[in-house]
Amino acid sequence: MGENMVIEALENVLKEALGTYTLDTVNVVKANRPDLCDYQFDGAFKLAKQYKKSPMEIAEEIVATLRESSYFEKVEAASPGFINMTLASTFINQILCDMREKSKFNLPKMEPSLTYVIDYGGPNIAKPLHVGHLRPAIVGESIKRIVSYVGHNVISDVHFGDFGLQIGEVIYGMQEENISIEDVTLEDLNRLYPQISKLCKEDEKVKEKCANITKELQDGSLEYEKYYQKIFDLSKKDIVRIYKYLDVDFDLWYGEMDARVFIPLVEEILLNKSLAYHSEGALVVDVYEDTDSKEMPPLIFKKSNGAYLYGSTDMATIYQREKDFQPDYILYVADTRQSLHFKQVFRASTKAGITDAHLEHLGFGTINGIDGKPYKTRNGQTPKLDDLFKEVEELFVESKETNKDMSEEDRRKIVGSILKFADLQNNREKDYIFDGKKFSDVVGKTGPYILYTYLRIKRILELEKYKGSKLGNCIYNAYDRGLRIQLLDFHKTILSAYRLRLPSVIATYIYDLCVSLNTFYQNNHISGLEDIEKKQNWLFILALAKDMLKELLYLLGIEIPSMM
RNA sequence: GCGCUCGUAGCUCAGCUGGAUAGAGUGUUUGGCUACGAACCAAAAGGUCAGGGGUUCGAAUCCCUUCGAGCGCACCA
Repeated sequence: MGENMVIEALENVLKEALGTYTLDTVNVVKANRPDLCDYQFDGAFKLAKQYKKSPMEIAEEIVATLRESSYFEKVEAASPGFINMTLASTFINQILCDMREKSKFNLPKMEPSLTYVIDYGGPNIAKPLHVGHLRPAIVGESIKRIVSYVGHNVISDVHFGDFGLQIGEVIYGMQEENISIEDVTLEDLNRLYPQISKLCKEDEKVKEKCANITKELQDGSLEYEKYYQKIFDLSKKDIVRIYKYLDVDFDLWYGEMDARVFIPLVEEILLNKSLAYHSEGALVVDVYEDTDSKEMPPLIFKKSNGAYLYGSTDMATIYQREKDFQPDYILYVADTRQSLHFKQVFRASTKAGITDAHLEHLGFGTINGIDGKPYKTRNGQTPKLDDLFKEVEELFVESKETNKDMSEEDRRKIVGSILKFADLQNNREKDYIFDGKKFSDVVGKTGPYILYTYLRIKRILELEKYKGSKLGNCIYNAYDRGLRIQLLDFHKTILSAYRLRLPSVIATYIYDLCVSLNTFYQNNHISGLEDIEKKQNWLFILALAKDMLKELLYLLGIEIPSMM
């Protein structure tokens, strides 16, 4: 069999079976009535219109041909025109064998291999990581792993927010309070930023001072550069530590400042191509297109005081990435609220011709409190990630007597699994309610459930000292069959998660797979089996499932503890 | 005002390009450990998919409309 995937194989055999009928796309899907069959094909409805026959009649004709295929145990036409396919055991087992033998479970290779730059929507160095940074880190890390897994070359960049007004505000605060560069601490930074930021909104003069400091820093003031460097070092150290806790890593730890030198180059291109012009004292780029149904404000490239902005560094960064990597895609994992900004930057960059990469903004929703408003603690602060980790860990330790004996490392991994699985099972683009309870659950659809399932399967294989075997042609009961059918969905899941850039697709699959595994586990007892062949076959399936689960967890960025 | 996103079980959410009887978790009620880990499994109950109209053989999904929520719209990021 030439196909890697079930769906592909079924679609090919269906294309054959269509005979004289033609259909632009032959689409086989997993049955939504598992009580009736494994896979279904609904093309007869479309053909009915085209050929002016009843769907049932057409379905019957196709089914007649399909019956010749060895893939099926049963194929039938069901009123009013569905084609229901039940796979033959030999076919299922053949695919499972291929999955076990080939690398990446025989996932089709993505051709050609492309270069992706992934930007996780970097943290602002003027403030500590808070719960708002959890999503881009978790989602970005997972997307990075998925894109890489299907065979692309991926470069990830943390892209610190270190260039804008926030730095000027912190420096202003340090000066006002006479805090020296030598003595400044992380706590000072964490306090100063919100404090001065608030002040700026109340007092125009303070805002102007901060803006001027920012401008001078951008222009290369050596004095402010020293401040900047200290602020950057302090923050980076802390940010790295927290990402490490989450097992989130980057190839590049660049910031906006690293793109600074390219801003004049981009500006020159914009001016040479007459794309930028002065408006109300600022240098702006029109990004309006005729097809726009709404007003599209221009991108502001340079402020009237001469300072540059988010959009300028973003364009400069695109320039830099083009120069360094010639990417085919640049993905930005950032809040959906920035969608207008990215649209402006993407259009301006394309017009300027500084890149020919596909630019995608992968938006994610806001984390809200139970009241539906952006999450805050009682005293009005956004909770820090450190505190969240600590809280979740305490709740986990309390949830079971023996948990306090676990190693620090295992506890960290489990806390990570709780946070990541809770986040990744949601659709990335939607806002979601941050409920403390949600992040303390260890039963039900949670990270610990997945890990528990994995560890229990692993334990059987260890106890049985399973070293590998051939897979026979039998499927022994419904629980067994359910599990095998579930395993077949691996490829479709990965490719769909990749195409949609949605880790939630994988999270859903992992959960379904674990449910199948637990059902199997609960109903089929292996250790006492006298039928050696049956035992070996089941161990084969469990070993395949275990390895697959491990790979899938990796794609979500979830680490596996030694025990729990 | 203009635009974007959304409204699915008491609560938190899945539901990919339209398909058959709407899916989980949690909560509620109940059954299962002298067998590989009960952080598990099994069962019951719970819905006018915000309301209305339309397209279609078929709509939670596509179109229109009303109501409701969130967000964004020139020198913050």
